[in-house]
Amino acid sequence: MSVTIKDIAKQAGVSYSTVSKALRDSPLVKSPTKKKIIKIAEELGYQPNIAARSLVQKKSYTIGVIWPSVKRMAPAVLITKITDLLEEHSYSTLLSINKIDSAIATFNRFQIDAIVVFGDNRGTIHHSSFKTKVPILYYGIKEHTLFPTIDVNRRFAIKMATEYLQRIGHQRIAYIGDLTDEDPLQIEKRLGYLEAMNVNQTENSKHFLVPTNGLDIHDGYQAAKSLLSDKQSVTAIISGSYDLTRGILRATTELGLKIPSDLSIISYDNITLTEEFDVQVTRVGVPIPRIAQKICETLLSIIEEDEIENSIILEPELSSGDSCATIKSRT
Amino acid sequence: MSVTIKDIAKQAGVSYSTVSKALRDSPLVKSPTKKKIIKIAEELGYQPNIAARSLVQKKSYTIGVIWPSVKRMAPAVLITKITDLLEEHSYSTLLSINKIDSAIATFNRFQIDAIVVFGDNRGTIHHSSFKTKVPILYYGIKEHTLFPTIDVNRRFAIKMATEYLQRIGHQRIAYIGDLTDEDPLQIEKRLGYLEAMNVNQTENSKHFLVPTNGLDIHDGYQAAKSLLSDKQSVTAIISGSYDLTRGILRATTELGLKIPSDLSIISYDNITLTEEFDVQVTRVGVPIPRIAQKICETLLSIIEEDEIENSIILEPELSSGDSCATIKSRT
DNA sequence: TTGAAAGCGATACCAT
DNA sequence: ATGGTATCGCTTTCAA
Repeated sequence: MSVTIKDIAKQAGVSYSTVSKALRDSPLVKSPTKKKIIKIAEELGYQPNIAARSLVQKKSYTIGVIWPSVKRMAPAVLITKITDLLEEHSYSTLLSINKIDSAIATFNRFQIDAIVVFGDNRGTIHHSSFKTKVPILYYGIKEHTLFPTIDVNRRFAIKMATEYLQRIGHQRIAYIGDLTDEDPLQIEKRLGYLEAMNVNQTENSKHFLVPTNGLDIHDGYQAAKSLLSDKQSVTAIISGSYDLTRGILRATTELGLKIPSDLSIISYDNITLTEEFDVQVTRVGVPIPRIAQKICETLLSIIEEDEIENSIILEPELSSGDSCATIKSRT
Repeated sequence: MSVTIKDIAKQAGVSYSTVSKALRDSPLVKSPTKKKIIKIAEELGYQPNIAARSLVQKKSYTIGVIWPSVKRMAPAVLITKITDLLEEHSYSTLLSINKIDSAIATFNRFQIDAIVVFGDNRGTIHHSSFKTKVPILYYGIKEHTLFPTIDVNRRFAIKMATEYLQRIGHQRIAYIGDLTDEDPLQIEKRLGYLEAMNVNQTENSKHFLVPTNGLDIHDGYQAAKSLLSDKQSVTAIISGSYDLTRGILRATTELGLKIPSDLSIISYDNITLTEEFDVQVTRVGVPIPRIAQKICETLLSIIEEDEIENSIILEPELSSGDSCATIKSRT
């Protein structure tokens, strides 16, 4: 049997309602009393019972994160960040990797205050799944008008990268990425590339869309290998993901290419990982901390029942790095 | 405001204690009454309030899974499986990817019934972290005598694979895997290989320990590429992980090697994924369903306060596949 | 400033 | 077979 406020009250010689107030740092309790109570609570290893609290408050101070597509580890970093931020606002985070329906059911029973869904982006989610009164925030491409969505502007990210390379003199720019039409995320990125290439068309410019079989390191390696052994050499590569970039770099190393003197590289990732490349690669995308920050803010607003925008798009930025050189520095 | 048993009671014209019984399918309620109540509950979209229930029962029917090392997606499949099995026993599962200490703190406040920790296997966990009365089950290499552990016998798995290859005539058998001394899991596997190779030593046999830089597909690809282009060719390869195997197969395809006529392959994985190889690869390890099953059983026993073994080691098995051939079939 | 008491939603025991 | 009621741990009025 664990320690309750009554045990503390007995020890401290006060009523248990005083203990409750003291522990919640209420101004209605005198400082010395408060201190005494907090000390005893610590000694006894008191842990508040969330069940009891949420029963009376009708709030659990907990938000649920649904992440059904664990396969891609991309969001892991983001989720960790979100957890940290919410903790600063004294909210707990619960995670579920179940299907959305069953996850929502579980969360419902725990009287969760709000839910964040990490969109799957392949295949649709049935509207019927979202039978709940708990507010939901969706992270991913907007598919429903039912609840607010946060997403990042992938198309503009890649466009931005392409235009940057053009600005520093590149004309033969390749895009390495998943070119199948299954994943809307990947389609967006490709479109960003094409838009920039078509607008700033010159006689020398040509599209180099290099397809991969997936988004693994090895896919980037193979794509780069085949692209770079081709005679019509490119002067710059835009990579569709962090992992692809890692593969591309392995390929360039193997081929003895120097970055950025032989080849410029920009990597897409709003999913920066701690691991380091050999060179500090120039990246484009929305930084994780900003996404996390926005998600938390929105979440808290939703809980407070403030008005929030129904669709929030975060705009990317180009990070500094040393994997890009102006075309003049080359022959 | 959500629906409570009192609302149902009013609608049905019975007392709310009867509703409670009916909803829990108690034999103390007559069938027609029960049916009526259940029907009304459904119509009203009743969701039981876990907080209230666990408050009185001192049980939450929820188990917490701590998985701090999200980086490796290996356990994802296992966790999903465990979740499913527990659901069959009407237990919910909550997941945390936070550090163990903070995860335990959260779980504690939710009055969770038991915790499973997925061991990190790199670096130690501080004993002090485990300040909790909630029973803990540890999955990974045993480091503590404080709480029960479940693990798989990796060493014997690889030994088994090696001996099998020897039995069907192979002498030049390579092991491709992470050969650094950081990860105890990987060390175990290597030892299994060495044990078998040393015991069944012949004049022709020789160790082929091929190191990789990690456990990604590309690592397997590179290792296989360098091994197989060597003149002292091997007749069989044992792969240290599923992803390595995928890379090895890409390498053999590229080199035009036929499996199993040119080369036999056995892959270690207790982490079988749904994705298919080109060939049906022979695998060794403890099948995921068996691990999940054992973890759930043990968990439920712990909750029932039954006596359980302090250390459970699951023994591997060799799956059938068509990536191995006897050495006689080759020149 | 502190204490007493009501009540959150569900369960379980004791009466009918 | 059904109803009444105490109870779980805590927050929150309302009194003192």
